[in-house]
Amino acid sequence: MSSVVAINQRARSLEQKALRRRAVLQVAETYLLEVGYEAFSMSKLAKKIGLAKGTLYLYFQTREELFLTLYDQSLIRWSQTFIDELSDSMTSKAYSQNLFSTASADGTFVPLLIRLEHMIEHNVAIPRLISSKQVFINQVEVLAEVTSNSLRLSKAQAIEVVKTMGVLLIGATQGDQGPSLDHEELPEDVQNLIVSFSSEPLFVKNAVRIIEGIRAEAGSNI
Amino acid sequence: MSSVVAINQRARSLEQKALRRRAVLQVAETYLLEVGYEAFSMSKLAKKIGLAKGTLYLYFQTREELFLTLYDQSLIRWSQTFIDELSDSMTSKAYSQNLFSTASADGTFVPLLIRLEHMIEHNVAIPRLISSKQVFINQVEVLAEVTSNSLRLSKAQAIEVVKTMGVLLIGATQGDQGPSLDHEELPEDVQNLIVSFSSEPLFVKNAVRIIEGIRAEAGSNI
DNA sequence: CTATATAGCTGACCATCGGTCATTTCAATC
DNA sequence: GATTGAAATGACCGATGGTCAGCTATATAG
Repeated sequence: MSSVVAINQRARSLEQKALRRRAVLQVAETYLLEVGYEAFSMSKLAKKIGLAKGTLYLYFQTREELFLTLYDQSLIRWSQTFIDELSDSMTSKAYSQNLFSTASADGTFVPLLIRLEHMIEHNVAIPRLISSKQVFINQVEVLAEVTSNSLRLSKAQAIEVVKTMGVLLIGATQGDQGPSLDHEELPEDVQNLIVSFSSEPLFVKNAVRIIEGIRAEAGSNI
Repeated sequence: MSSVVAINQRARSLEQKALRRRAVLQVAETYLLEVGYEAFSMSKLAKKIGLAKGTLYLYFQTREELFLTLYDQSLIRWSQTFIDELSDSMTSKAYSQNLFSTASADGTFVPLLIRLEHMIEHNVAIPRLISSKQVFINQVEVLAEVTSNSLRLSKAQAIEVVKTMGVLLIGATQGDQGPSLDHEELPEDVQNLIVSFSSEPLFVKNAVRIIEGIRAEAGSNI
């Protein structure tokens, strides 16, 4: 009656199946970290786990549903670590730096976030998509609560901040997603361009501008 | 000696080859508009043009290089229409609305922009990538010039504005890229979420905050 | 006007992908 | 031990992007 499922044993009970599903996700996340989104293949994932490809599709309807699940997990995980680092009455700069560094530190969160809408959400069944959105709504709520304390903003303002930070994070980290040009010989102007799109300062500077903008918009919220 | 290349004729001169390349791009852009990035197939594009697939690869090294070329074109095209709509001494809101509406109106620009770094730039030869970056640098320069007049900002501030608008555009339009849920039965909270991420106001509000933030940062630019 | 050489063009071919499903096999129950 | 139902399998399918030896149109030479 053990709940452990050895790799060659079948998962029969609901509990064992949940366990196997989690094991798949765990290997998938490691593998994703290794090779990145584009090179991620279901066949290779199956081999890595020691299951047949078809078996993966018993646990996830599509490749994208697997990614969506990893995204939901990573959102919750990042959200928690971010909150843990927050304190009451922070400057908007410290808040933003915190947000950026915790998000970057999670190797799964940002890469999946930036592919969410135009890749992952296509090819996922609508009910699954809805449940993911509800996870998101819930996290916004949780984050807004602490943000409100941390930045001394009204709840409505804090919600606005949280939603906008997501948008900015997607835009600002875009530059980190290009091919590595570290050891390439680049003309000086291109070098300078890359430096000027360095994601951390880009995010922080604009996050501060936005937060202070929201703060300045006093009572009326339009 | 006509420079027209009928579809069953061979392009021999440099001029004819350039013409054929342009013809391929033109059909590709229409096709991209029809089916979107993910469904775009090189085989089907070849059929649409009336060429063999292999021939496409004489004109573009990879699928992504074709997309990069379309992106460069669309950036220049959008940039021009945006500039044409600008006037001296605009409010930051009018400026932002203008930027958003012209960018959205170009069906190619935004979809390629948001896929630039994590899809298109991979699988393109480095020298081609560099030339694309230089097109970008050039457009930033041109845009900064008119932005400086239009928003009454210093040149350095205008450059900052232009670069940041790109980042914000990527983030704000993300929500338009999800699957169409128009005719789906969605719970109220999810409905509200989608409305609250409506891209136009999301962009304009934050663009204004950022522009005013930059304006307020007086002389010192850090 | 014909022969030759060049190079634009072709499409069968390749590896690989995500996804399916008839079949096999294991383990809980009788 | 026999039965049975569901978990697991992997050959198979229709695609994809990309290649390349061979074909053929055409500019030029004789």
